[in-house]
Amino acid sequence: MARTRRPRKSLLLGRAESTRRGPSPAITLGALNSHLGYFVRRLQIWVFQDFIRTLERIDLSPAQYSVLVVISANRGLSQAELAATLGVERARLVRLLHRLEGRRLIQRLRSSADGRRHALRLTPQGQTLLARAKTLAARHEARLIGRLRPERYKMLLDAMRDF
Amino acid sequence: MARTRRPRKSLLLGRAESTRRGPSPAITLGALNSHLGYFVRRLQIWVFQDFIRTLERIDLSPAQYSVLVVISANRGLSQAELAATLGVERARLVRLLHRLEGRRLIQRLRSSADGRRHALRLTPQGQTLLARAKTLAARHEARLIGRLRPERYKMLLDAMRDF
DNA sequence: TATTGTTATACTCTATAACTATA
DNA sequence: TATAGTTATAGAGTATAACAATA
Repeated sequence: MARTRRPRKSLLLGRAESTRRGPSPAITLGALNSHLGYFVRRLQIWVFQDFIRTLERIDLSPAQYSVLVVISANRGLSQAELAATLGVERARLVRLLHRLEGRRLIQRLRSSADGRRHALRLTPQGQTLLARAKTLAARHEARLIGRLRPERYKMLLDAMRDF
Repeated sequence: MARTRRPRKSLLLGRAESTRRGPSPAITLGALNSHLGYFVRRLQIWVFQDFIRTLERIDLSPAQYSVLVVISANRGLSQAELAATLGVERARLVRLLHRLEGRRLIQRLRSSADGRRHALRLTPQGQTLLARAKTLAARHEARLIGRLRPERYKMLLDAMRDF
């Protein structure tokens, strides 16, 4: 089992110059330096790389983690609600949930009130794995705080959260 | 021509609750709320959506824009250097550059000093299109400043840039 | 008719391996 | 042998359309 998942390495918009080795010709990012999106993307890739590696040992992707978290916090919600909350296509959720169900982490129960809906919930194994994932995720978050410096971390979190 | 490119809509980690319509069952994001990565991703998607729409009218993706920008700022650089700077695989650059070359926006010149390398540069058409793209990009950036509020925009940019 | 879950298709992006031609 | 550019493949993510069952 334990599907081989590999961390993402690339940035759509560009990468930190520090990655270039040696003195070399010193390539510049040009106009990319005046795009907030470039830096947001860079930070996002960096954070996700660490998060992917963090959850790798329990064979969970960030997407799977977020699915478990939202199901756990909203026991019995439907696939359409989950899709809307996570911003993924209903169609994509199908395979995602299928795999989690195959690993006995979640259950899909036909709703008695509305025969079209599946009520989603974690199995006991799912709850156990999510608890483990949250412990790992907390360590990841602590790592971020250390690397970004606590003041900057807090500033970024406050600014983005309240946006 | 004008390939149909569609804006990305989904968020790996989740979406703003505000997206949910009506009072409804009020689904919560649970533990996602304590992850900086979740908010960074959310902001990144939001910024990129606007950027993608911005460049759509000149049939340019963010990746293509960043390629043109870096070539423009580093005339004559090699594909390997470009790949390292942008953090994309050398392999992926091939097709990307092939398309830009097909549209006569860039040129690949065999290096006389080292027969293995291709020296990259913009064609006059490429320079013209990039100039147009930069104008559009500046409007996009102005939109971000307005939506995020100038103080927050500056704070975020400073914090991420100097990280 | 509209919605839920599902299947299918097409395209993008990522990771990797292997090939060629040069060095 | 190492590097630059290339080709090919496999997997994940995204956008879309269409279908059956249910409302």
